[in-house]
Amino acid sequence: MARTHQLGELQLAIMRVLWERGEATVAAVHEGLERAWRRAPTTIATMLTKMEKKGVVEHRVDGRQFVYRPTISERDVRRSMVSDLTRRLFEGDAAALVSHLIDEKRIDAEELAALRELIDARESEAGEGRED
Amino acid sequence: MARTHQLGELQLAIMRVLWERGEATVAAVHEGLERAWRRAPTTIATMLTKMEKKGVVEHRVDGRQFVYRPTISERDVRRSMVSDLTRRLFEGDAAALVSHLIDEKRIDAEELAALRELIDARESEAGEGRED
DNA sequence: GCGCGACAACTACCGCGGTCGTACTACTGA
DNA sequence: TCAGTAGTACGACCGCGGTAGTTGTCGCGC
Repeated sequence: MARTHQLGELQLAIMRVLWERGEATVAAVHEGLERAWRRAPTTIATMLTKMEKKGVVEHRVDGRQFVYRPTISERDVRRSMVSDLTRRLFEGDAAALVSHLIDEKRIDAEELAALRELIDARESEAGEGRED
Repeated sequence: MARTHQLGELQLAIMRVLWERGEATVAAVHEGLERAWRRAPTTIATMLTKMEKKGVVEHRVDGRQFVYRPTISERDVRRSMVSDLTRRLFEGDAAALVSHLIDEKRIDAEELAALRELIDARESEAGEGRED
């Protein structure tokens, strides 16, 4: 299995349905997609096949239907894709990415405060039990 | 001109050379790429042609050579690509992306401190001259 | 004046995300 | 039994990033 999971937009939309529901048939995925993402049902089926070959979903058979479920978590995908972007745009420097976000004012005052608390928490925690 | 600029890895490598030098011939770009990115010179030429069609570079003619220069800044690209990723993975919530990064421990203690200063600076600045 | 080298242009491919139409198949209800 | 239907399998195609070989052309040095 590939260590890194880069997914396209439709693939992500499909994964979101799967993460939400745990598992779903092709029809259920199709139904579960927001209107904006509705495609021909065969498109969804094709994507799921491709995604299974890629290893990000798997299926079991239930009567005549395939029931798909994700093999990777949303967190896995975020990790992969964020770290890929960080590598590509910031030479792997995650702090530079954060600094970019703050500079770009994509984060409002309230969120800033919440983030500082997150930093505080992380810092104090770093003082004691170091793992990993 | 497209509002958003998604670039592939080779394209980014080429842009980096261009940003560094201001402008460069195909040969110079090829020469300027790190060993890991060295491809056939025609590959670079092809990419530059495609990139020009896309509007991220333009060229002038100098004798028999084309001299390319970027039409967008590294910051533009970062903005586009980061906000695209934020939209795709975090429903556009930039703070959620930062929180993800902190959670994933991709940021060490020293960087954390630096970030808190950035937050402080941004917060105090937000108090007065609000623009945008 | 002519050939050669430097360049750009053009053409061709591969893989992959995305998008479907069509073919096939197996169940099901009349 | 047989047609209709529900559902997957398969193949086609587009656009784009990436990769490069081949062709055409222009100018320079001999």
